[in-house]
Amino acid sequence: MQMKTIQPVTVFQALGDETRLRVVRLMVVAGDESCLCELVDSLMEPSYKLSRHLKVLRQAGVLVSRKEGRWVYHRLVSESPCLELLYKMVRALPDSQGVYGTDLKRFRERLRLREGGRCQVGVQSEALKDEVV
Amino acid sequence: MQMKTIQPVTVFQALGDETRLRVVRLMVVAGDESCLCELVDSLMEPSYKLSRHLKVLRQAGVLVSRKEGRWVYHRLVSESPCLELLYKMVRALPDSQGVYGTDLKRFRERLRLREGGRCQVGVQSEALKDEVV
DNA sequence: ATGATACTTGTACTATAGTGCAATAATGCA
DNA sequence: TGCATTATTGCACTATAGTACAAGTATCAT
Repeated sequence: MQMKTIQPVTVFQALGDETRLRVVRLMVVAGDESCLCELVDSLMEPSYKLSRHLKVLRQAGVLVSRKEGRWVYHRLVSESPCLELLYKMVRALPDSQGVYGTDLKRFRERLRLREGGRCQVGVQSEALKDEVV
Repeated sequence: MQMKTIQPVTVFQALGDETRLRVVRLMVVAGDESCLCELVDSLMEPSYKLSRHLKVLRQAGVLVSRKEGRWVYHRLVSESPCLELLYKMVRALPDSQGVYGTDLKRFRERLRLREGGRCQVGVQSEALKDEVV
């Protein structure tokens, strides 16, 4: 599932979306892996949307995903000098609207719900729970 | 014409195109400014196409343009720590297809046509000259 | 087995980006 | 002034990306 060589254009395209950049920034700064529901609660975006964006990041080789039970944990790929430089740049990006800061704050709070370092719950934000009525 | 704050997403979008990345890579590695016709001869792409791509890079705040007679010289913006990190990453990108290398080679040859450090001629590649018949 | 939970994806829709041709500035030279 | 040269842009066309809803898959608990 790993890419042989990174495709520079694809990587930049992957970062060229507000939602995806929020994900990458969050993971760069937090330095932790995350499952989908934690990202949903951190970014306050619907799961189907984030799931698609995570797929784009994965296909670009920026992210790898690991399934553990019902949860899928995502983390940044850190085996490439180029990507490391990219993350360094992402970490240095200004947070003019405070969005990245808010995402991080919510993420850190959400991490407190883990038990034994593992996520045990689903989406907490009422408005974003899949209303399977 | 300078941007107050850089818009991260816009910058990544600007780099997320093959042609524009070739331009940026060329300028990062060559470390020189360039006019449109020099870029046309280096990348072997039509001038109207490159002109549009240069505009995108300019609007993203990655590039500034300076008019001098009939020529317009373009150079990378280097007043931002973020952009410097980005250039460092671009410089480290693999050149798997050898495209960047070929662009650079042609660019260096093209620079020899300058006199007094200034471009004095237009597009040299016959196939790309605007056929104003 | 049944149902709940965590996540993914088929489909349809809309908006935007990239391209090529042709026309249009803008500048300098004879 | 007229014309060649350097560069930009209006327009039409096509392809692709992002979104939302709803349906689907995979896993676990009871």
